[in-house]
Amino acid sequence: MTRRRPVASTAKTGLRRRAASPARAEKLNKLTLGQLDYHLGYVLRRLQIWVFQDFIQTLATMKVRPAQYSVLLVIEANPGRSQAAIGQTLGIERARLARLLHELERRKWISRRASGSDARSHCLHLTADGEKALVRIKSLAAQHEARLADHVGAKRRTQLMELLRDFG
Amino acid sequence: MTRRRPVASTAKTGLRRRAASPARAEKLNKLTLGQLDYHLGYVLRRLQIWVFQDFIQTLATMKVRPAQYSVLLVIEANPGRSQAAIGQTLGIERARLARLLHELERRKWISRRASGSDARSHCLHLTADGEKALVRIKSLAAQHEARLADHVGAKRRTQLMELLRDFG
DNA sequence: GTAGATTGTTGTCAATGACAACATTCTCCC
DNA sequence: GGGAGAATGTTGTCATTGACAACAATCTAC
Repeated sequence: MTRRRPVASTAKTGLRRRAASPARAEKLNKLTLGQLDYHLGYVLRRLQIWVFQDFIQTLATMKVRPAQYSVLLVIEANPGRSQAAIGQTLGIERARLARLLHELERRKWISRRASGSDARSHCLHLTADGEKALVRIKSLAAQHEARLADHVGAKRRTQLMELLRDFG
Repeated sequence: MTRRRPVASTAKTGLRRRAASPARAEKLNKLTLGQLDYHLGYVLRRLQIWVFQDFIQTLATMKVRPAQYSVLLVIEANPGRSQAAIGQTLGIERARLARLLHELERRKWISRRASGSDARSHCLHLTADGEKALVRIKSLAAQHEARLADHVGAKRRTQLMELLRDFG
């Protein structure tokens, strides 16, 4: 459907919106959020989007996504565990984790050894390459975390961590 | 690629994992998050996922998604504004907002009137149906918010709101 | 030893975010 | 008055993500 709309009489009124120079427009168009900023979920999500975007951008050189990073850290902290255990810990669904690990294996950052105790499951480990890569990745992640602290304020960041860490 | 893996000697060791009764398994498989819970982004995201899932489930009867809800609230609080203004306020991209509004219009919850001052843009308003629906929607959203307060604790919820509201 | 659960894999679908292209219209500047 | 360039809304496409179903292999429980 193409746009067909009556021609507006442009000289109708003097209340025309102001000139839209690129910087000016942003300010003039700011609207009220209404009841939205009484919803914790909304403000939570806005910050979370900021965090993810900065994280993705910061780790773009290593081409590591947040989910991949979390998996690498959990494997490092719990070597030899199964996909089911990792997925359960991180809340990542089986199917998605299988594909995610396939990619990490393709990059030779992790290995899947056969488990001696359960022939269905794989034991996950970081490879030497994976450990080396993770050093650089952690360094970038630290840069991101510093930028985040700068964005929200160091004190506020600490308070948020304390409030959020231990109730899941 | 199908699975082909060496047959495991099942009697190899006594260290076999315990029986996996559905409740038991969840506890036994809990792993360490490693350095992950020093990342604000991670704990933030976990809570945000909880919030969204509860929201979506609570508003399933009205078939309203979080983004749709936010748009309805902002239109209510700022009637007659353009799509560009709404999108800018909520951080929703032009293309996505156009399709989202198309759906809300199909349900007769919003109307797009031609703007007298700018023939390119539409003035967005809630319809009578939209306002009626929004009453029910807000009631469900309040239920969700109460459940959220119960989940994180009323005091913690307040503290989080204060920390998150005013720095974007 | 069999019934039912678990593990990992693949396929598919819907929602989302991002980007490009486009017609229409506006603003700016000469 | 008349472009040049920007803004608005629309559509198309692509990649990512989450969710679910089906499947073979294997394990647990009885």
